[in-house]
Amino acid sequence: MDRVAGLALWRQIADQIKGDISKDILRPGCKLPTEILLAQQFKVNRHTIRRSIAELVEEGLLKVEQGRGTFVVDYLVDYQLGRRTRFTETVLKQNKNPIAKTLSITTISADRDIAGSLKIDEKTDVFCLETIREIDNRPLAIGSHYFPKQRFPDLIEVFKAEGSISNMLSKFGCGDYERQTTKITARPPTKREASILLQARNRPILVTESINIDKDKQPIEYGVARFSADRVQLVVET
Amino acid sequence: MDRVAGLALWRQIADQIKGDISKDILRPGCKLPTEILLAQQFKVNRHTIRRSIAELVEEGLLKVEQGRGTFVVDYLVDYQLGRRTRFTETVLKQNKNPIAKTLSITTISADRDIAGSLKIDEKTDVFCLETIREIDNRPLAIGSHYFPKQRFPDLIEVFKAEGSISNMLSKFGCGDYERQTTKITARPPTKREASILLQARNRPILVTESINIDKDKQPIEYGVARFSADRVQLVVET
DNA sequence: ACTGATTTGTGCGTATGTATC
DNA sequence: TGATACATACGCACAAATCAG
Repeated sequence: MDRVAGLALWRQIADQIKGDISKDILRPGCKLPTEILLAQQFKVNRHTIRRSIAELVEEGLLKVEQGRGTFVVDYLVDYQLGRRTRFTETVLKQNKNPIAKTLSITTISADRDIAGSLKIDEKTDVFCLETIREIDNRPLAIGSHYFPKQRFPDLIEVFKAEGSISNMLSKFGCGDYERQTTKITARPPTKREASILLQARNRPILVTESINIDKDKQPIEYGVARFSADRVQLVVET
Repeated sequence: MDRVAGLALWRQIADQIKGDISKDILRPGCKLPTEILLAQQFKVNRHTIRRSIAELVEEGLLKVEQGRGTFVVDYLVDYQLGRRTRFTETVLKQNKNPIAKTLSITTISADRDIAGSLKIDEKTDVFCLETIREIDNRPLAIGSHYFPKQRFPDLIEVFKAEGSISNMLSKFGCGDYERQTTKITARPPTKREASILLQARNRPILVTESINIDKDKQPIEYGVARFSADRVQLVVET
């Protein structure tokens, strides 16, 4: 740090932290060292560090949580909930790069929740598609998508050929499916969920249960999505 | 317990627990004794207790959390989010008894969030109304409601006279206010929030930020509500 | 980050009553 | 009557998750 130039110390420090963030040395969501540690590293008083942090908070690059620490702000994605809810479209509009990975495709027997949502009999077969949705290479959500086997008997092949749920449903003539309802709750993540989402066990996840219907109002998909609550904000426009 | 009749032991035990729940001896949200304790009390094997609990979980009366315990399912209120979002109406429809208590009424200077949402200048005065919403005498949510002072100069008097936000807004000629947007996130509660909502620190809260507009599309209220995530489910019908 | 105590989850083996063929 | 299958109940041991310190 240069203690003579016309540039305030705190501003130089702020610029350096800002540089570390843009150079990805400090990644979104990372915890900064404590103010006391930073003060030692930069050989300045803690108040000087606090002035730098205050500046970057004001700029929206850092966030401070009393008793926990100072963090690089994580990607906050607005996830729009509406009739036409499409992950990829929503994310692209925010100039971010969405990716959906497939974890598994299985056939299971419908439990009460699934059967009730899809309006089929309990214990009939449904396909379960597990996906991970990522934005700029950071996991955002885990999705479980249930489809009635009776209606989509060759779903697995079509999905593998098409590569995405939207495209697959188009092939089945349901390109114009709509979101009927979304139920939203929050809870702590399981160990598996936390490890997939790369998040702490004590940070909550947002859970949405949704039903998608075709143009004849028939339910074609029941989906449960588990979002990292620190990285997403659900938005309802009414 | 009668060990001779044609009725299985586990079923008799399940019925007794069910009775305790309906007689309010076991209240919603309460933790049951551990399986081992119940086994001792009923003088049966732990497996027998487990069979009873499994039955009541199936019936939706209990929920089990590994490592934590078995609980009487708590009130799960569906909170509908739409153009006309009104707490009292929503709750009455579900045959429950809503109460709104006022914690405080203060005047503060608008920060960036508040000013941006209400489309007023930063640092102009706003009224802040803090409320607690209860259902059947259990706290459900803490609300912070911000109103521009310029538009509602005598808000405090009118609110005290009317007793509710809806009625107050009616007096101001805004009875037909509508919900424009709702943003939903989740996070752990602060100590204060946990104590007001009577919930554990490690259970998350749902946070909604909403903007209400009058018939001329002017924002008249910016509200932040913090719901106990274990007791509410937000529902979006599209 | 680790520890020990608590609590539920799971699997094994055994025994007995009850219904059916 | 006997054979078989199934539901019920008990005992023990360990795995996995939670929680407080």
